[in-house]
Amino acid sequence: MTDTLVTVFAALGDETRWSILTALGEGDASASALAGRLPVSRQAIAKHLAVLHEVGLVEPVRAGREVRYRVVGAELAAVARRLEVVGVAWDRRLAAIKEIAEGL
Amino acid sequence: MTDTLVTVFAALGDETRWSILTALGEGDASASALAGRLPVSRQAIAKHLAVLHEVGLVEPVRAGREVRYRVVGAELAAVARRLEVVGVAWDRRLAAIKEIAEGL
DNA sequence: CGTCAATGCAACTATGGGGTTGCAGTAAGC
DNA sequence: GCTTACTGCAACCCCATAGTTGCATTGACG
Repeated sequence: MTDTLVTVFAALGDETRWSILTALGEGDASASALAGRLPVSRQAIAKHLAVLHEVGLVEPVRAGREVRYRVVGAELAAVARRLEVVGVAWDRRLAAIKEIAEGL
Repeated sequence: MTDTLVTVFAALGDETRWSILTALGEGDASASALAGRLPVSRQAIAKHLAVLHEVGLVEPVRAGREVRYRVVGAELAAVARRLEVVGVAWDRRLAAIKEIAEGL
């Protein structure tokens, strides 16, 4: 269960990839276009896009000779939901311990 | 805004750290105790705990001569909420584009 | 006080991955 | 058809970091 989750987090744990994601958040773009406004080479961006695509955070769309990428917000929301479940479970355990400690 | 978020994801993007977090999810434990049931050395776990502590996912509690760690579910939930906001925003943009494309 | 078990600190290794450059392939447009 | 611009692949560099071992330190407890 958590194996895909970890890879998604690993994908999100990089500044450059967040730059790419937020840039795509303002509109679809190709690797070359992104290379124009980010301080890294096109190939570096292409690698990042491949990583993001593998975890489902981004989707390639062929448009003629260029490949535009679209950000997939639904995937982020899904991850968020799974995260919240885990976090709440941990806090519930803490709350339970607290009650026991207070002799309730 | 996203700078802390990225570091949290970087912290979560590691299998061993997830093992530690899930182990702590079942009950507080010290670095030595965790080293007992995980296939890595105590020092490696200590480093991971330091990382997790820096991003607020875990909290040290001195208990005599040992230091037990408690997982902080609230932090995870907070991250989840921030994530969901971003994801929903991206999807709203997509929905808006779709409406425009459909000439609505 | 002496022993034992736990933590903390430091040096070291090595693998992964972010970044680069270079070149080949491929599709638009004149 | 030729040129141009974008993508794809491959080899390479380098730094961050996950992991190790070794030793010093500190607090419990008989």
